[in-house]
Amino acid sequence: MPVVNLISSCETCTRRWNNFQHLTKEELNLVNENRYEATFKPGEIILKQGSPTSNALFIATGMAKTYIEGLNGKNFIISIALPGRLILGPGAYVDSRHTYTVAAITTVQACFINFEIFRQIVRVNGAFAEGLLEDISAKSLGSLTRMVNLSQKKMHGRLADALLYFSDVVFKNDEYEMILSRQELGEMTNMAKECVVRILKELEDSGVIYSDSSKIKIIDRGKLVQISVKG
Amino acid sequence: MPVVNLISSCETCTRRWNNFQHLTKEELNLVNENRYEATFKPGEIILKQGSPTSNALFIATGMAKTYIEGLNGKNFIISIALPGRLILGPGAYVDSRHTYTVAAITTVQACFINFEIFRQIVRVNGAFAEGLLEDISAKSLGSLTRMVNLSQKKMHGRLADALLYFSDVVFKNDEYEMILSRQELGEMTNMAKECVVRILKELEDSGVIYSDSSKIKIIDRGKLVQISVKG
DNA sequence: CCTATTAATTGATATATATCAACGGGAAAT
DNA sequence: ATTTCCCGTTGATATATATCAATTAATAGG
Repeated sequence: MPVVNLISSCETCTRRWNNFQHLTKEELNLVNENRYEATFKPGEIILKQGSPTSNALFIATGMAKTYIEGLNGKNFIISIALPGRLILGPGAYVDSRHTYTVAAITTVQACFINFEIFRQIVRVNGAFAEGLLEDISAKSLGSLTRMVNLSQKKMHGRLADALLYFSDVVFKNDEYEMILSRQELGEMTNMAKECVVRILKELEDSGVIYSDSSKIKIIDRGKLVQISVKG
Repeated sequence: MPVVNLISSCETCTRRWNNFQHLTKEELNLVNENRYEATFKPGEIILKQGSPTSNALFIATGMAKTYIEGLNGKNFIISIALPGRLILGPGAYVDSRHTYTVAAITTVQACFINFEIFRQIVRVNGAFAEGLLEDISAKSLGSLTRMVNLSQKKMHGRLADALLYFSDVVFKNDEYEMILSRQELGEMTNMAKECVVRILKELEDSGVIYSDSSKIKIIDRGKLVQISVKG
């Protein structure tokens, strides 16, 4: 069976990375000729931590989780990978290895772009390089902020941060389907799954959110933000 | 009193950033003409978190600590700033603000380089841009690794990590002066200062290190690494 | 050199958080 | 329809770690 590309070309792609706007027509063509698509079912691994960074990844449709496989088989969820965002760990420019694993949560249409081509364009196109620097810097800043938050906030604050992340970044809505299990929510906030359950319940009992197993609704955003900020 | 530059020029500077090797003679001259030096006494702030990133910083001699001023006045020490390394937080390419504060620990001879000039050279010199990408990526990878370690290791492992950092990165020696106070060591490992004291003592009692207030000597490196890895 | 502060240390206690064990429900497989 | 298994949930308990209070050691200013 031939591989069918669902996206006809980068030029017309509506979900392409913003930074591609800095490419010349020739460069964009080069990218387009060195990409391939693949579809992943929920749970399937798209990129594996430690494997060579042969490609940069973009998601055309669907959602994935990115996570570091840490000590004693414990995972640490970094982020939810979304359409339009570059998914490329810092290892690409350090040890040429993927820094984290990316696994599909929903069905995912993925677009892989040859990293050597990508890197070559970075070398010759200053504006594109600067866009990449901005992207990597934003992620790095996010890691630092997150590290401080994880260290200095107590469980309530950390969980509030996660709930706000889903609302503000992932779904851009105060009401959403919680696509992570309680276990995974714990892997994101450094909490045991039982604690996630208990604190979600507390937040519901105090009228801050509505929560059933799969749905979250932020009822009192002000209070949730306050819990997030106060730690 | 005229400002006296202790370093006559970037071209002959023995402690300059490796990545400057990718600059042309003209670019290096441009950098040299847009830098200035200053001397800081122990405790003085060299760069303040939140202030505009008008300059990239290098340290010619001495050591500084870089830290984020977090919640409730609690600091989080990111790293020890050393000669020859670029000191530029990710905020430079995100919100044009310094991400962390840098404060002198010893007397520090600092070299500031105009960030706009720096940025302009990044745009036109691909090899230099790639060097910067590698530098920022290495720091980002370090943050991610550290975040996982802080989250998943217990106090013994975290403190072992810090002791090995000083030995492997800062002093490149198994014996060194501990330039941070117990309080600061806690700000680096996310521990209360009392716990730092207790665990240092435990490590000494079990023959892993020698420690007096100001000196640390790693006696059984194998065991210390094991404590670090086991968490 | 002496005094005022700050840092290090110690023991006792409080708190946050993880772990354990048990149970119920729903989804998927047979 | 029935079984299996994983997830969510709950309560009880264990553990790691922070905080508090008090004392001693070290350091800097006068």
